[in-house]
Amino acid sequence: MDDLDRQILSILRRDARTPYTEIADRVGTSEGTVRNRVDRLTEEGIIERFTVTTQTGNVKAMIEVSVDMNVNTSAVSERLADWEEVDFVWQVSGEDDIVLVVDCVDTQAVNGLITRARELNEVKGTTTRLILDERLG
Amino acid sequence: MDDLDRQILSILRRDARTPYTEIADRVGTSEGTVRNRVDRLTEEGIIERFTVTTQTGNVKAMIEVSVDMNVNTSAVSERLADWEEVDFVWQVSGEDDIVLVVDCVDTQAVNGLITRARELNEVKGTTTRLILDERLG
DNA sequence: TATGAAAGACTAACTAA
DNA sequence: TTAGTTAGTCTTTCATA
Repeated sequence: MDDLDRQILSILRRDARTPYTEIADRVGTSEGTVRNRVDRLTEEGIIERFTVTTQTGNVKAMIEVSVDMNVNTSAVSERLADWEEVDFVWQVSGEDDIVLVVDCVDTQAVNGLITRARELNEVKGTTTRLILDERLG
Repeated sequence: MDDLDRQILSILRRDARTPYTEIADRVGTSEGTVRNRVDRLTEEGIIERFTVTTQTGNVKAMIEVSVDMNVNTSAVSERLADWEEVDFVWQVSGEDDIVLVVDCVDTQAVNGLITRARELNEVKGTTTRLILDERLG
């Protein structure tokens, strides 16, 4: 991870469709170098995924899920990540154990997810915050 | 936004580099239709951005920032979004007003961000949670 | 929806450090 | 041995009908 990698990543974060040739021009190297480095960054897992950020619905929310002690948090996370409408599942330090970031068509759909989460045996409770505005870094 | 749109988005979310021809095959339509729809979704703002998710450092964290009443939260958010290492800035409902999602090389760098946030006049306080594990939906 | 032209990405052979 | 370059080829995208 050197400065060239960081420059490439910063361009890809803004627009992952930027052609290698254009990235190469902007950072002052060749197309092949950019490609090799993107490949390497992907293999190393520094680039996790090429994706799209969406606003499919009108409501995004953070759902904080607290789980019982002695529960396999990773297993629960994995199941939650499979749910439609879930963008991220984070295991976090602090009071609650899991944070879901979701993107739903409406508040009712958010509510559906919360209900589903609460129905899991491992889940003690949830706290939800609506994301009123999002800015990408 | 119909079911075909949703299928296309779900493929792009997993891998935004999937060729239109392959998407077309998988959803049972033509390349041109996929292209037109992706264009439309992008114009409508449903696709916000083609991007990469990264793990540039070892530490991701959620920094919850509470701001003073009577503060222009949007203006603060905008400034925070410009900081290096910041992936998302959310204005949220609930107790704290802004949530930063950051990706840093180490805990010290996280700490640097927290310090910087606390130095802003508008900021009353912060709470930080380390993201110990992330799964993409 | 089909087709050809243009743009972009990939392969592989080569060079330099 | 590793990183970078380049030319040629193949794939994808895009515009047009």
